[in-house]
Amino acid sequence: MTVRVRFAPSPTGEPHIGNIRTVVFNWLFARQNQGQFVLRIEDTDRARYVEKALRVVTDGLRWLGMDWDEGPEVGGDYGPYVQSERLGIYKEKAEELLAQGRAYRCNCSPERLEAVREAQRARGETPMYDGHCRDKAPGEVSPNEPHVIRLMVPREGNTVMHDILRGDIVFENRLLDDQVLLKSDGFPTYHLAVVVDDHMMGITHVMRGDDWISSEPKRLLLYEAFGWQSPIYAHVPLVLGTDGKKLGKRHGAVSIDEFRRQGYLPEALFNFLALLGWAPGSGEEQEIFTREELIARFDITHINLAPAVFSYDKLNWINGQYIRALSQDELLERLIPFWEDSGLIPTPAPTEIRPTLKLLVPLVQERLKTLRDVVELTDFVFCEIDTPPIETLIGKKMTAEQSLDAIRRVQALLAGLLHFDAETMEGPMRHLAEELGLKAGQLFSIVRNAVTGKEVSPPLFGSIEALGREKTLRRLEVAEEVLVAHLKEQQGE
RNA sequence: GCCCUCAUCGUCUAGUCAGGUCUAGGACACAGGCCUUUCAAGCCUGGUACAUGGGUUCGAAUCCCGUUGAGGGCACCA
Repeated sequence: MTVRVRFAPSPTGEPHIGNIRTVVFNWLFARQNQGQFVLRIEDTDRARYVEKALRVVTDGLRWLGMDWDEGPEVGGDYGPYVQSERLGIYKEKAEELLAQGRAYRCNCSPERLEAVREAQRARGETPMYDGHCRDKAPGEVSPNEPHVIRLMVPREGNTVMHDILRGDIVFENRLLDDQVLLKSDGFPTYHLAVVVDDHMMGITHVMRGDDWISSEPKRLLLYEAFGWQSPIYAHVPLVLGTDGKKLGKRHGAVSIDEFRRQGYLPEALFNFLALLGWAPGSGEEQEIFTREELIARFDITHINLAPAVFSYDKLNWINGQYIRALSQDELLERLIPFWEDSGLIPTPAPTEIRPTLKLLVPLVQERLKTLRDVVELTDFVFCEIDTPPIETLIGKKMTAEQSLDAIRRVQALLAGLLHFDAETMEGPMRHLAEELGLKAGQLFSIVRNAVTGKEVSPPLFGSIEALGREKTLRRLEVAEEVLVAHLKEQQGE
C-alpha cells in the first residue's frame, strides 16, 4: 500500500506554526515511506475566505522545503484539489445518503437552532440539534426551499475510532449531533467534504491535531454510511504557548513568514519543529538533524502525547547552531537581504559594498542567533554614530588626560599603518597598550566606544578594518574633541 | 454542564508498550568557572523532575483504579 497523506488547510489566514509542526510530521512520514504528500485547499467557508491565503500557504511550505506531490500549482490525478471546485461531487454524495435514508433535509432557521441551544445550555445540557426535522416525511421539506442536509446519526450504540497512538477511543452515538453535511448555500461542511475527499483521493493516513478527536465519530459514521473504509488515524497533540495555552499571536511569531522575517533559517525551523513532540528515542542525544536524517529516523509511533510548549529559546539555539555551520559565503548571501531590508545598505546591494560585507561575516557569525541580529550588530559601519558620552571615553581606572593621550596615540598609529587591516593593527595596538602601562582591555574599550559608539561590539580590529581608515580616524577625532572639551571644562572650574 | 485526551527538571525530551541495569539520562534556559579586547562562541561544573492517593508485585517513573491538574471538543467554522 502506498502511503498517501495530506495537508488540508482552509484559506482563512496565515498558517499557524502549530499546524505546520503537524504538517512536518505528515511530510516526513510521506517521504520516509516513498508515499505521496497531497495539498488540498478546504475553502468551503465563504464567510472566512481570505484571498491571498493560498499563496501564503504554498510560499510557506516551499520556504520550509516541504514539496507536495499533488495539489494546487502541481496538479495530480485526483483533482481538483480545491474544494470549492468540487461542489457537484459533495451534492451528489449528500443526495445519495438522502436516498438511502441515512440523511434528511432540515429547514430549521438559524434563529430556532440558536433558541434550542440556548434553552439546552440553560438546563445544563449539551447543546445539540433536537431532531426537529428528523422524523418528517421524506417530501415534507421541499428541495426548493432553503434547507440543509443532516446526517441521521444512530441514537444508540457506540462508534469506535482506532488511533495508532492512543488505541481505541469509544464514543456514545447518543451524544453525537445530527451533523449538517450540506449547508443551505450548497457548500459542504468540513465533515462531508473531508470524508468524500480523503476517500476519493485515496488518503491512507490522517495525521492531525488532537482537537479533531471529538468530532471524528461523526465522520466515521459517514464512512460507514457510504460503505467506505476509513483511513488510519494518528492524532497528535497541540502546540502551546509559554503560558500553557494554545499557541497564539500574543506568544510571539506564529506564522511561517514571521519566522522568515525574524531571521530564522528554514532548515533550523524545520529541525526544531520536527523535535517538537517527537524525539528519536533509544537514548539518542543528537539535537541537530539534517532533513535526510529526519526522514530516515522519524517514527510516527514515537510522538509524545502530551502537548508541547513552543520554546523560542530552544529555537534560537538551534538557529545559532545552523548559522555557525554555514560557510561564510553562504551566510553572506543569507545576510544581505536583512541588511537591505533594514535600510543600512541600498537594495539591491551594490557590488562595491560587498567587500565590506564580506569582512563583517566572520565577525558576526558566532554572535548571531537570528539573521536579523546582524542589523544591530553592524549598524555602526553603515550609519553615523552619536557622539559618544564622555564617560564611555575614559577608561577604567584611567584619568581623562590618560584617555586623551591614548586616543591620540591610537590616531597616530592607525594613520601611519601601511596596510589597514585587522592583522596588521593588532600587534602595534597591543604594544601601545603596554607602552602606556594599560591593560589591553582598558585601551580597547575606549577605542571601541569611540569607533563603534557601543559598549559591546564585534571584535575591535575587524570592526575597524570594516569601517575603513577614513571613518575610523574621523570618529577618533570626535572622541578627541569630547575629551578635550571635558578637560577644559574641568580646568575652568 | 457534558464528552474526549493527556500528565518525567522552568521548557523540549529519553526511559513507559516487553516492571529491576533509573539514588531517573540528554538538550535549551539559568547560576558559577575557564578562555578572552567587549559581547558572543567554545569548554567545565552546578541546581532543578517521575502531579497525588491507593492497589498489584520480592521490586513500579514504568501495570491497574481513584483524585487533582492541564489541554481540546460540544456551529449551516475548519
